Amino acid sequence: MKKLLREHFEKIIALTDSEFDYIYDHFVFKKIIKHQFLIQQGDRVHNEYFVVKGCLKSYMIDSDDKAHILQFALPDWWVSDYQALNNGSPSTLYLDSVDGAEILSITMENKDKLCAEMHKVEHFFRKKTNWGYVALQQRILSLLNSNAKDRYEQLLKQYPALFKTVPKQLLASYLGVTRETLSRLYTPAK
Amino acid sequence: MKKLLREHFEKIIALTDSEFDYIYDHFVFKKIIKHQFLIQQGDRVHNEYFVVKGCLKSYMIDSDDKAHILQFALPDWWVSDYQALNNGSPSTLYLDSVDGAEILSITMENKDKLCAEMHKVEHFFRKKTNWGYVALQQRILSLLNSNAKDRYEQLLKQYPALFKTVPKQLLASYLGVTRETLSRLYTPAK
DNA sequence: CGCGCGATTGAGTAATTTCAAATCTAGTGG
DNA sequence: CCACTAGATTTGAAATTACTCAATCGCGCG
Repeated sequence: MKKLLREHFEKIIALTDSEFDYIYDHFVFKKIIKHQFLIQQGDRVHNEYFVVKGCLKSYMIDSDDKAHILQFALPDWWVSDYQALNNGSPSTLYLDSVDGAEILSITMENKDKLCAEMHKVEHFFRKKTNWGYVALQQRILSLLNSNAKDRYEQLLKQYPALFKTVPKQLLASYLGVTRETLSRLYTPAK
Repeated sequence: MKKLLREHFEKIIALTDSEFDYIYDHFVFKKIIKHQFLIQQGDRVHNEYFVVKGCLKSYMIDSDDKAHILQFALPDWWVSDYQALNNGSPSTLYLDSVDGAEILSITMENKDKLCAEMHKVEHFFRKKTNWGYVALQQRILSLLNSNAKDRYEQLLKQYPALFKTVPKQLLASYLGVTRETLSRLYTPAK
């Protein structure tokens, strides 16, 4: 998993062995099993997670006990409750794995420390967040513009890996429709 | 407007007069009138915009000629087509003002240059984008979780300034409903 | 074999959209 | 000061879409 993280950084910045080792020492490796929470609503959040293997999901539970999935995180993706992380407020989200996962965890303090010590690490995270920002904008546009069927097709085209791992009812919750509606989409049969 | 920009930076990083002057020299001031485009679909995008006065809107036009508003930008906000800006692809968005505006414009090259030259400027933009990322996540959750009425109330509570400036049909387009539906929301009268 | 989970189907209900028309409002020129 | 206009908002009624709730189906695993 060290290799995966290094390649991830080196897509944006170049690192010597010792630089990367230094960075890597700020992470903690962790395996989690299905249904094990990394974050629960109400928690204080101190960590950000880099997915090495498996698939995580972050979601909220609304007042009707329905889940709404904010994000799936496949290998190579970062995930946390950034709202809670940034301003120290209690989390409004849950974060767990779809089916077991391996992750590298870094505390906010360590991330800020690395960014302060190494300009290029700060550059890396700026670029990274920038891309994440664009991805979220795309998702908002697809929620505003497309119907559920188109959103579903876009999603599968963009992340075919999700199709293999993730039950359709979770995809429905990500797309903003009920599982029944999603089920009816691809059997128009009229 | 120099003051506004400086205060904006100094919420996150401290700057000497000469440092700020240097930064400021990389911006270009511009007034735009109603219906004047900063970006049109198909354009190559080279600039990011900081709003000094007025209100901008970025939006897409779908295949049925309906507009979907991605973002309103009030004073103190940054806006562009970040997707087009980041990967040099033609813009899919339009960016113009709701009713005339004053802006400070910076090219991507100059922004990257400032970030490379001054670590703290890079830090500033990392933090800034981070908050933007959180705001977008909140918007996605409200699209998934809340009905149009609640979204409308949240929006007005969070940005009362929009209520004054922006026609309701644009707010409807931002919220993801038709103007008729929005109109009916606050006259339940049943 | 039977359990449990996910997926599907059906029927009735609720919410939103569409299209058309009416109303309101602010600004303009006479 | 008034009439006129363009843009924005509201209203009505029908059509569409998605939701809810309940029941059924399918399949892998112990």
